[in-house]
Amino acid sequence: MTVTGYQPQPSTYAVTNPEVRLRFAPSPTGYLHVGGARTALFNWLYARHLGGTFVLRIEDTDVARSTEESVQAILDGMTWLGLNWDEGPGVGGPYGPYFQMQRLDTYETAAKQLLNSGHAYHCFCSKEELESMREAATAKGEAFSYPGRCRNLVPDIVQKYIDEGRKPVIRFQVPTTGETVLDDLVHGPITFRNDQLDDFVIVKADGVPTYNFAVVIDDALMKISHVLRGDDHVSNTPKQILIYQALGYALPRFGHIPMILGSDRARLSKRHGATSVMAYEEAGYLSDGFVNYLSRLGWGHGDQELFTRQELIDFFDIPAINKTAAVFDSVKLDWVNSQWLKLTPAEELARLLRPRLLKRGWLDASKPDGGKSDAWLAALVDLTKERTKTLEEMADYAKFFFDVELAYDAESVQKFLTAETRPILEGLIDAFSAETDWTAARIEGIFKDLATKMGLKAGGVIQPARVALAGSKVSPGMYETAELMGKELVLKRLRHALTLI
RNA sequence: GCCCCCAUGGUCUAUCGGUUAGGACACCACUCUUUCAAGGUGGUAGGGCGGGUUCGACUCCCGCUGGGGGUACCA
Repeated sequence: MTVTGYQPQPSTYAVTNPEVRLRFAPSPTGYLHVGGARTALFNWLYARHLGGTFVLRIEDTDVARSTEESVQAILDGMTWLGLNWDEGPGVGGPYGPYFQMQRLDTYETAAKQLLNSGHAYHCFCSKEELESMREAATAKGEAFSYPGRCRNLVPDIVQKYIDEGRKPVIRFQVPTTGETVLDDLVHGPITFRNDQLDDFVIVKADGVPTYNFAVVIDDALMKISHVLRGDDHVSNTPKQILIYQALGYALPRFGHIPMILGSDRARLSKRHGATSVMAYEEAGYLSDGFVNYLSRLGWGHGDQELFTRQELIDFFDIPAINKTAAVFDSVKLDWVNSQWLKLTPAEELARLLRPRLLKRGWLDASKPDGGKSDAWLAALVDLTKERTKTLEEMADYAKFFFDVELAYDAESVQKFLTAETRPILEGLIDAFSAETDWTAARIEGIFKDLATKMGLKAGGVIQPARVALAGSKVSPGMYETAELMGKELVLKRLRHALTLI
């Protein structure tokens, strides 16, 4: 599997601590999801915090489910999040290749070593046999574990079976006594009895290594110093430690971070809404905002809620990682994102908003700038960013600033576009038509003069105008709104409003 | 079933034996106001239960309960 479309972004983070190496090792069986993104983020943050190296490795040993599109989707997600990698797809590195399916010879060598040292053995039990044994055990209410039937096959028999064309798996021979201790960075020591562990498969019948095997070989050979991964891997870790020991590899430090749950406290899944990171990009969340929110799931720094990337890097530390699973709260995400909408320069937001407006057909596609300058868009952003939570909301909200057909809110029309307000709209049309200095200040003057003349409060004039211009009772400040809409569109809308009365 | 992890308001969290248990989101009220927001002020709401240890437990220990994870030739 290779990547074609990815343009690597050079890391701007200097490696000052070469001993520190962290990695994110997703399996390309789907898009980058929220949980994976948080794991990637924590690894990235810790690597950057320590001045270490961040490695991206693709674990594509599930041949049936892995796809190139998924690889690309993961790289896209990582790139959007700004989690650049120092080694991995597109950038290479001294310990490559970084796709497991390109490292099969490495695993084969390690498997042979284990076979020779008596730590592993060939197993000829078929999947079907195992399955029926498992079912029988379950039916009797007993726990199934591999009985070790092939453990003591003599070499001659093994050779005979292989010569017959039977395809064995290779199992790791787990010690039947003693215990294996995982000294976890976030949980502290966790002890597992070895006799609770099955003789698990390390190489499948097709010669492809299983996760528990490949991950150890790669982490060891890639000199990974810290393995930060989800809590769901805790029970895999003793198996992996046993492999490290059998191969004589030094152990990395393990840290298991809490899982992210849905609102019902079940593992986050599709039915909880979007789980793909890129779906959040599409929905108009800011990379900074999303990363900020993700960082606070299972980690905290005092009372602080908002963090820049640099602050995250500076403050991130293992002791501050929580042990408890966190519920993904899209409402809080919205708040964090709305804060980032305010923190992000308008020019930057304008750049991100432009394609969304273009997609809606609200920009003039025949003109290179869509008929709206960057400055105009930045001004639009300034008027809307405190009223919306995402870029998509902002784009939708801004519709009436464009010369497109509006869906007028019936209730607003009924209340504010009436025979009584007709003179107001007409007065506005007259005054605006004569106005050559189209500024918010002048527009305010016109509104105030008209209100005085008609014996109304400013609001009495503004609300009908708002409905006429925006199509509803809701808009940013009337004067700034009218200014940004431009005289031509304002007059057009006012005249159209007269027809709605 | 067995193994493992976890336990502060609805949610994210602070606290690392002595606090009126702090902050944030959400919610409610008030305020500001040309609408809507944003902002400001105030408020509702929390240590699962039972035992210990201690002068003193949210904090340490044990049990229970509850939640989560694992138990694949998936990762």
